[in-house]
Amino acid sequence: MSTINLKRLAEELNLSASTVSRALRGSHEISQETKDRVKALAEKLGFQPNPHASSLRQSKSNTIAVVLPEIENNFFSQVMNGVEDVAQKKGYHVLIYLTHEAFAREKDILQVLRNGRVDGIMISVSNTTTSEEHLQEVNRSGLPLVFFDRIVESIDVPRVSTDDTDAAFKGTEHLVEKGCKRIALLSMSGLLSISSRRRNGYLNALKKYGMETDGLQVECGTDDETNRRLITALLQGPNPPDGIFAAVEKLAINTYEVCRQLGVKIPSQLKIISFSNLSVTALFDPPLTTIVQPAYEIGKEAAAVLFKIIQKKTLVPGEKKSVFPSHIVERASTGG
Amino acid sequence: MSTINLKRLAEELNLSASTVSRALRGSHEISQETKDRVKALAEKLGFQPNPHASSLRQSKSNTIAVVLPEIENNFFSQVMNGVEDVAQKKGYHVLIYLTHEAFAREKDILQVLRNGRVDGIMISVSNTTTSEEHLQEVNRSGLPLVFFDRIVESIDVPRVSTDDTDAAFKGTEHLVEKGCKRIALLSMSGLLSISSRRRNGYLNALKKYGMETDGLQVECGTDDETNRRLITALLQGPNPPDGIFAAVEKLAINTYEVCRQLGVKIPSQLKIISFSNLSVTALFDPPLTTIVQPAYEIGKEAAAVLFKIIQKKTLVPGEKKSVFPSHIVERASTGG
DNA sequence: CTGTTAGCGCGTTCAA
DNA sequence: TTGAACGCGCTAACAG
Repeated sequence: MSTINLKRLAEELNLSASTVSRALRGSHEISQETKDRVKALAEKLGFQPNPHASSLRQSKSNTIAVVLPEIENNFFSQVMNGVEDVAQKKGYHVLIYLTHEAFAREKDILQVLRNGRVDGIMISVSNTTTSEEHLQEVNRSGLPLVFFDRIVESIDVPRVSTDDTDAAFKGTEHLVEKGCKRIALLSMSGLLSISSRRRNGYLNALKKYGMETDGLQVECGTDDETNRRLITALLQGPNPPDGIFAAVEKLAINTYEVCRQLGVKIPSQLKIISFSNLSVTALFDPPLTTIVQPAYEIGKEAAAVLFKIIQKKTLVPGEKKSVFPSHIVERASTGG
Repeated sequence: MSTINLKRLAEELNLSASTVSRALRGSHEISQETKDRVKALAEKLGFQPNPHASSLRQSKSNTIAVVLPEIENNFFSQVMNGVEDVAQKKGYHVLIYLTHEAFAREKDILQVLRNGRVDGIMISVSNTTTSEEHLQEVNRSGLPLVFFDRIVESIDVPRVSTDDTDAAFKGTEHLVEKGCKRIALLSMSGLLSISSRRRNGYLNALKKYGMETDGLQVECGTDDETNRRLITALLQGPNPPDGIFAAVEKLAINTYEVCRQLGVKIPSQLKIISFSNLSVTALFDPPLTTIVQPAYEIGKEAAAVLFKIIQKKTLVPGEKKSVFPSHIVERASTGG
């Protein structure tokens, strides 16, 4: 850490610390000449005000926290990218916290953050989160909070998400249009609203086309081995599906693995569509049809909204609840 | 931010602030009874000491910075994962900064970090970094610094990397063993030591087997379109390669795209191996043989070394320069 | 074992 | 236009 501070800078210049402080912050009550002199020396010595002193004095950290389930997932890393871009432009710093989908960890993290370390929090909740008390407490404390992607419906906080119900509907419909008669849903177990929204989209579509769903909804978990067993059972059952709608990328991958093992041909025997932000799905065998979420934009928007709240600007209604459209990238896995 | 502080807590308990502070930090000079009483109330009120005041007083932020070229890359997100795990266990916070491979941004970030905001920095340098002055300055300032993956050889700072030369040698040799006679190298342009180490491994292997390299070394850049043109030219040239060694994942992907477009068959006409930490390369058409770096371990080790330096523990020689082995995952892209 | 005092470095009074 | 004094909240040195 640089041992140079305001006081030393002031001594060098034969000025008081307060004058130097004001000059550096561009105060209008300092003569241009002094400002120039101060800034020149500060630049020369590479002076940077001590952020802790500054934060303490101003009750403002210039830092935000991003709380994520995981980072080894293209969706979340794209979000981080968007967040970091906006933050860097605003001169903000970004703390990253990973919950690894563990409720206890999420609680701990939010607890620790309720002390002025950050000016605001962005969170995508873990899929094992069963209570919202920890989130309510943050909210009650007045610390700006924004949800993205995995939102908690019942908490009145700005949220940035995608049109999951609609996208799932269209994705399922896409399979119908491609001739599927029995479409299965692979989803992650848990209470996430995002899961139920995607399920609803799937159910709505099947209802519209009068198609069956019995025995076609499979709840998966975090363990690949277990998931592959479940999918194997589904495909080897008495009445197997001819189409699969995977609510998350991971499950499409498990499906590909199972199909390869069982010798099930995609798309002739089974068509697959999945939510995924992985661009290399284009190189899969066969290329995977995906529903792509605008992750980078979600990160940017969530950060932008958070900064607006931090700066106490009033949000327009669209910013309290912004919904970005996903889009389908059609590839061979749902081809003729 | 919680409006409750040490002083208020002390008043409630009829104790002095310093006693409360000591009690909360488990000082041995406080009676067990007082400790219990203090901790109970602190817990009840959800008291968290103000981190800025604490950091200011102790000249210690309990925060580290990770500076990365990008996060939308499995290697770096796995590293982040490792770092975050270690940091969370140590009670440290992690700031993330992305350079997007821009030298100017890297300089700015390091400049801003030289003021006590963090207790240490981990960095993987950008591929456009042409000077080391900004890194030397950090190092001279005494702020703990650790390089990972993309290291700067000439700066005497602990580093965590992989056996790139050796891995590239083995990767190239793998192509030779699979029958390739003309092996091309696709690498990223720039001054990164990691690039030259991988190139050296390639060259050593070809030398060992007395194979030609003329016209087979292609320097690529960040633009996919340009890279595909370069690769197309290589494959359509008078004397095309029958094997490709891609120094980074991105270039293997560009190669797959070009091969698909040109109708070049992998592996019969062209075999490919690439550095990559993307597990879904197993689902590529054909599955891609990869050289996998232990990214998570690199992140953990780099963080662990950084914490050791921060705590002024002396490093054993192996920690000043730790080298992790990569391993080849053989798949169909280099198959018979 | 506990309290008093002082100061980390800054930004903001209030005074000149 | 500038300076002196104060306090943000915490912890460490120094009493007792």
